[in-house]
Amino acid sequence: MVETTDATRRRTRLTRDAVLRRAVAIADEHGVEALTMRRLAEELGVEAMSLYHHVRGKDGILDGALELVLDEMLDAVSRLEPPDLADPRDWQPAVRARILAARTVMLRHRWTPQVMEARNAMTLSAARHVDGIVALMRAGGFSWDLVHHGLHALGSRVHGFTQELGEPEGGDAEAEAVLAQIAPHIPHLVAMFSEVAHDEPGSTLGWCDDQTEFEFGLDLVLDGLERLARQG
Amino acid sequence: MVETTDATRRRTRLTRDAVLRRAVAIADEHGVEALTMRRLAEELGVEAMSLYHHVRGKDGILDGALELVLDEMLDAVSRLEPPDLADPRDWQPAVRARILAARTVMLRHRWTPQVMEARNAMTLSAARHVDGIVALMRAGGFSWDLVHHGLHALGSRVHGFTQELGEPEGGDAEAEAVLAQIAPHIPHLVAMFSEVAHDEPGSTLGWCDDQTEFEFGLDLVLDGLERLARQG
DNA sequence: TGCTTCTACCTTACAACGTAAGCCTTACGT
DNA sequence: ACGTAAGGCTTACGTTGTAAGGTAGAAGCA
Repeated sequence: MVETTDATRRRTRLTRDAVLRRAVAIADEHGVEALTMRRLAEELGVEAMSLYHHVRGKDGILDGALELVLDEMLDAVSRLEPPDLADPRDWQPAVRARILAARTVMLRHRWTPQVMEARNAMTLSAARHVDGIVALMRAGGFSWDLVHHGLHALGSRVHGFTQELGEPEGGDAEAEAVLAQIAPHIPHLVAMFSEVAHDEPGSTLGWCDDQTEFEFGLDLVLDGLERLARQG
Repeated sequence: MVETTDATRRRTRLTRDAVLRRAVAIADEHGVEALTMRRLAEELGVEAMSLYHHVRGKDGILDGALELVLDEMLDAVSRLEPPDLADPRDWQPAVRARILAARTVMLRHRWTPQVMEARNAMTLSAARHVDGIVALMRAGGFSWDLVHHGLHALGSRVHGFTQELGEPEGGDAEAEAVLAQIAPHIPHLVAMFSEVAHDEPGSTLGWCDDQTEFEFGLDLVLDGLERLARQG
């Protein structure tokens, strides 16, 4: 019993940052519902209650994990080369680039929309990200009022996502049966499906390209704002 | 002990519909996190496990409650007087009216966004609602492709909501302290706040009118779609 | 009629969750 | 050297969803 030192000092000390990083990793890989105190502790080689020395509780972990993602977003956005803004219209591609950069981060952490809705966190990084967009809008000649409305119009798009319609997703057999059941009641949707589908190579259903659709909606909003900014 | 008949037959038989209605009521009044099997059962004067004879489980209750709300939405939309659509541009006010009608329903059940995101349900009523919007877009001269992109651009707005930014909400003292902390890092946002705020009568923070902002964003998207439809 | 089967309730029990309370060891300041 | 605090562990509790099985009465059938 002399080697206690070696046996007890089993790993490096736990830190708030390590806890949150692991939390993000778990949510990324197994979904946010798999993120439990016990599992998180276990993956860190520790008991659940030990986490409470570094974090306010489950809510604190959710907030902290979200904060990490938002930091990552701000970081990705900050790496973009600064726009020159010679023309007032240059605000638009600049904002577009920032939002798409934020989106690439969000795509690595698909649980963020869900969590952001449940707890509405106000983070420094998130605020700074929005602040940068506000600055660009101002440089584009927006009135403060238009900036304000514009932010609301963008909504969650500033963070790289939009509430997706629950369109049929995977080739679930049961879901397809349900669709067949209700198809008679939604003739226009069915027409759209059959019309747009056969342009694509793939299957009947998984034909919505998220990125394309996101950019389409984003540009629609940005174009509308640009028009309003120009006409005063 | 002869009056067993009267004492045992304590209420009308339980039904799936009654269960779901009560579920909606609880979520409306106390938030979706207060909706537990035991509480729901208790309010129905019954034991928790009895609910399983009428409903697939907690998930089934969530889905069912959501379905009830979506039915209500379709109902509200259907009550609108049908548009005449003399001019192709008439699609726009018609779609606008439908979406705002859906929104009034959603405002009575504020938990729906959260639940719709967690479980992405595909409901007949939801599909029919969207189907009606598709029909109007077609009447407005939309190509199928534009209809499709347009639906994605509208996103959750078709159901009367948008992912809200976590802007500072109630006059929470702690939140205000946090804001003061980070204010130096977000000069443009602070400027916007101070600029737009003093037009309003109320406090410094609660100055975003949800309905106004929702309609602004909605019209931005609709105007953009209208322009695209006209130019082919 | 009597027997069976089904339905809609109840009872009990369990595993998993977040977390309150408290103990034990280690490290460090004085 | 000793107090003290940090950071780990153990135990335990209340709440959650739900699996398993019991039971009384209605319904079907002989």
